[in-house]
Amino acid sequence: MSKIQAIRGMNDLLPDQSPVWQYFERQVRALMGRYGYLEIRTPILEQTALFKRSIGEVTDIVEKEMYTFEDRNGDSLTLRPEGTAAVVRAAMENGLLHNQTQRLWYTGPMFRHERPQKGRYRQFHQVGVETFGMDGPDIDVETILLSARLWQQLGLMEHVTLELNSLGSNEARAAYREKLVAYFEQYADTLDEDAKRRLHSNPLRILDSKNPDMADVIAAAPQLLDHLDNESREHFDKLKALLDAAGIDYVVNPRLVRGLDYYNRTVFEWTTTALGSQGTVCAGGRYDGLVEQLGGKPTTAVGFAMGVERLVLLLETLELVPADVNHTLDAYIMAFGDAAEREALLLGEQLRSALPQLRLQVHCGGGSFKSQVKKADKSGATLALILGEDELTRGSVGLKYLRETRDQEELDRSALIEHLTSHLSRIA
RNA sequence: GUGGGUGUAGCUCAGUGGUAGAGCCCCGGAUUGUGGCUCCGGUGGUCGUGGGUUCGAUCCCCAUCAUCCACCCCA
Repeated sequence: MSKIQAIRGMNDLLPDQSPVWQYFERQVRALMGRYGYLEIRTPILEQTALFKRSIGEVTDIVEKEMYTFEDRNGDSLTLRPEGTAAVVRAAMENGLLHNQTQRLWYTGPMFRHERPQKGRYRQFHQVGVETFGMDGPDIDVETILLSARLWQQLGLMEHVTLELNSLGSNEARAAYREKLVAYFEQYADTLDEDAKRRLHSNPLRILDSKNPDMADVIAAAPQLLDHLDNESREHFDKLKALLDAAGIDYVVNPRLVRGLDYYNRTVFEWTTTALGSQGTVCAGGRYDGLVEQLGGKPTTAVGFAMGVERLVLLLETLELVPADVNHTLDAYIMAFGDAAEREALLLGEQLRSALPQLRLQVHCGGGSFKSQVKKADKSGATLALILGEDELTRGSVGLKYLRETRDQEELDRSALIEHLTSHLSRIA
């Protein structure tokens, strides 16, 4: 019989990894609270049409990366490949966008059928922020400041770079697009296969090409930033001025284009050179047309998403994970013999009731005294509580200090809680 | 989707055309109820899977799956 294994590109988060993730998630949660952003949770499955309409029919994500299938009713469903579309759908559907502004955040798994590699998986996790109803550059800057504060908290600030661009209005971009296509058509013979394919589907992406043979043609191509409409130009200038005032360094990258169709005006990416080819760690921008495109009233919006796997990987690569994220134990109860094992379980419950902050594990499964001491040591506990036949008859508990040179003690059970309380405050 | 690398013990990896080893981990002992260090012993493998070549394949060939890296794309 063949082994059943996990789906390709979908990973188990194992116990030795979960403390880092929890550390990251704690930081994110606290951060969102400090900026007054509220969490929203949406289903992992949506109607396929939602993503086709929002992300764009001719994007790679929709064309070849979605997990789409029919349910038992014959409806076409899709595992969400990103978070924004679902948040917009949920916000519209529940009236969150009616004459009000929103600052929302979310986290959860996303699904894209790509070839897995470092920092890229078929099930991956994002933390994202979406804001609605605010059209000035101030909210663009706020989301950037929020992400920057996260990097600061995590110690990543000096390892990431903010890249910035403006896509202008849809009209200005359409005009520019025509100009660009016309330009590239002049050099059709120098375009590679990818570029030819994109020439009419997504010509802006050609600017992103790493093909050195096209470098000259691309460098001389008309620039999007030279074709912005006046309002977008002004928006972008104010945005940069605000970032300057806030002391946030950035690089204007005129070739920065998002892979999703719904963006306009501001787009940005936080990138790192420490992760190989998956250098984008957080990306987003403004998407003023999306709500309307999905059937809502015109509502401006700006948001971003970050890749949790990539950030965790970055923290580990740069050795920025605090040593104390591994949640260990304060105490470990050893028990020797049937009667003591029974007592140990009960004592454990008693102590947890009396001392909610106590992290305590009761040994289960028997074993020699020696092996239990070994387990106590490995558990990371600072204190071993010993319940053997001797202690049982005397109504006492043995105390063995595992992390300090201090003689073993025997304590009356009635004095245990008080002793543990002082032990905890001493260790902390 | 394309290209390349790698699949041998729970983990990290040696190895040979005659069906396998180390270190770590785990278990036991030296130390009748006392961990970390040391020493001794032990458990554990359909050598990814399927086919082919061969007297014989873990090793050679093909396929397949998985994994890693890069392209592409993206968070």
